[in-house]
Amino acid sequence: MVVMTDIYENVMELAKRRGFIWPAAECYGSVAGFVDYGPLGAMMKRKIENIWRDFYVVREGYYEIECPTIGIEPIFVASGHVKGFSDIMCQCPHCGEYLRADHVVAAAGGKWPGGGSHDAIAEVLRHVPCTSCGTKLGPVAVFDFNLMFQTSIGPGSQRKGYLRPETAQGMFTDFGRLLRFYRDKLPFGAVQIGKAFRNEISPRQGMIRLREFTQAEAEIFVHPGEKNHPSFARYRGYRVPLLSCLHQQQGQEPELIPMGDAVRAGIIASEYVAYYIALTHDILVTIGVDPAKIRFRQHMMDERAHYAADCWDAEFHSPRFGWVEVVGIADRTDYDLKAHAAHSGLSFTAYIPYETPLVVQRRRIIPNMGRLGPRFRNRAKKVAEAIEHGIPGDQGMEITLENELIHVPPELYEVKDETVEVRGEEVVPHVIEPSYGIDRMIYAVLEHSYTEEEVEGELRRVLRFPPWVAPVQVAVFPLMPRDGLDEFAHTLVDSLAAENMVAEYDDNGAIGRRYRRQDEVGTPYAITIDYETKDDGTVTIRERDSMAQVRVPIEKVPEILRSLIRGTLTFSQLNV
RNA sequence: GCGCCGAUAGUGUAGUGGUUAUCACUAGGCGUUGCCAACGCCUAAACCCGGGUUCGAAUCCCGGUCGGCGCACCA
Repeated sequence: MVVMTDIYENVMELAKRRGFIWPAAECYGSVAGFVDYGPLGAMMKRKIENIWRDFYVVREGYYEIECPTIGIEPIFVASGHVKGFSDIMCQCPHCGEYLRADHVVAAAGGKWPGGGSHDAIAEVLRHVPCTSCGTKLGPVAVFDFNLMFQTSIGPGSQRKGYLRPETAQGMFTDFGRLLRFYRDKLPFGAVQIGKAFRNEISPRQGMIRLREFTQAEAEIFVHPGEKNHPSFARYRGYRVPLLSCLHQQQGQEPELIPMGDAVRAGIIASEYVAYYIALTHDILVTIGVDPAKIRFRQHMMDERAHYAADCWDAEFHSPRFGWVEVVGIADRTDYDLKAHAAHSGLSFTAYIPYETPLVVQRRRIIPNMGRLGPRFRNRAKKVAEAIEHGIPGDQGMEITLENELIHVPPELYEVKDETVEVRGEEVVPHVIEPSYGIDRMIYAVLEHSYTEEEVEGELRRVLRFPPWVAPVQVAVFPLMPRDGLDEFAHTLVDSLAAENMVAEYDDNGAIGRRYRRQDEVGTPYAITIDYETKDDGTVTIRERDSMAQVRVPIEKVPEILRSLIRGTLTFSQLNV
């Protein structure tokens, strides 16, 4: 094994050179936080997204929706992003450093005028020192910095819009429609894969922190009292490296725990959260993230959003960046739906019928408006409301209205005792949210797939992608570009393409060089047409990882490759 | 965003205030080659952008952009 000096640089150099990832708009000098996916990168991204769809849409049955990337202001006022995503900042007039105003005040031991005006904040700031250069700030400009990109909709800036900072809000705002689509039954889920945007102050670390990135998010709406997943059995015994709050407090290493045990021991809050932790692990391993470099870290209470009942991050390990978050799995409770209900004035509830209707004795007090009106005039309505909630006695009832005690005689209302059947209740569902950063997943796969080894004194670089992730599935080489071998090769490429496989023809240079070119972009199999093909119609299939070869009849190649790429056949099985 | 450092073919690099900017790999073409970056010949390909100093700037200076590191930021 060759020593890899800096895997990040080697991987990114390869990714750039071979058409996976490019800096965006390079001819104009690029902008930090934006990348282009080149031909192979875009292909690979689609494959990873489709694997994600296989898990969430095909298997879980959570349909995919697609909402605009521009959202109007009320959405993000309700979601809290307009407030919570913005920081009040100031710039030190002495050293030019941009500072978070609240941090500066806190560092000086001052009192933060939370909710105060910018002027009030500036007044506090002028007496405290800069956290960067230590000079007393003096008069300083205070401004909001919002991580959301802002735009205006229509001419004349009539309506403020934001580029969505997450795809999740679409599933929340569509809740009512989705509920009807799923025929008013909990649980149900909806997913979305799409772009999200955050105007990071200083994005670095290549693909790890982007200003425009792709998210895959699922929102699963469940009954607040029923957080057992109907298919939990699938993952009950599935073991995942968990780093709980307790593990972190005690400085322990992650521990492989079966999901069933983790829920029973209370490490994970519910079966739902555990189920998606396991499913996430399943997805990450399927796309080619090294299972030895994955862990699930529970958010500590102080880093958790106040409404989150539980929250776990899937992290992968990179020698360059350490542990990097790729997926967040949270029980967001009813926070989002309640917020949208409050701001929109609509109801975000599901009606849950009881198995057996409840028979309830109910006493209703009906004010007699015909008598209340003339007696209380403009206060009649308020008196009526108070009566409805009052306690009637033999001599009428006492109510308090604007600090005034009022006696209401019994003839002003009627008391009705009735028996009612309550058939169900309106509940605000809780939301289980697994949220994936597709770009980070792609980086993890690139880095974990990348290997360098020495073969006969030469450096061999291989991207050991799983066959179902590789952008090119198979390469076809005529041993010599003549004698009809090239004809055989072209025909084979066509029949592979007819089977929906991306097959690349190459007759340029020595055969070994061609194998190496494909190794470098992770093509799992290569077919070579040689002179034996002309005699007996067989070709060789060469496996990327072992470099071993097996001879098979040419007409069986498409079928064999299909099985190899699906994973229903292994290369070693071909030997027998 | 601040500070320090850097930027030369697709990649990795050498080098200089003054002729045609070095080398290797890669890539393309031709020949050769009967399965793992072989060989020969040929070809293509670069001084990050803008301004300044200068007779002359890719080289020196200033600003910007991008990248690295440290700080700050990172729902």
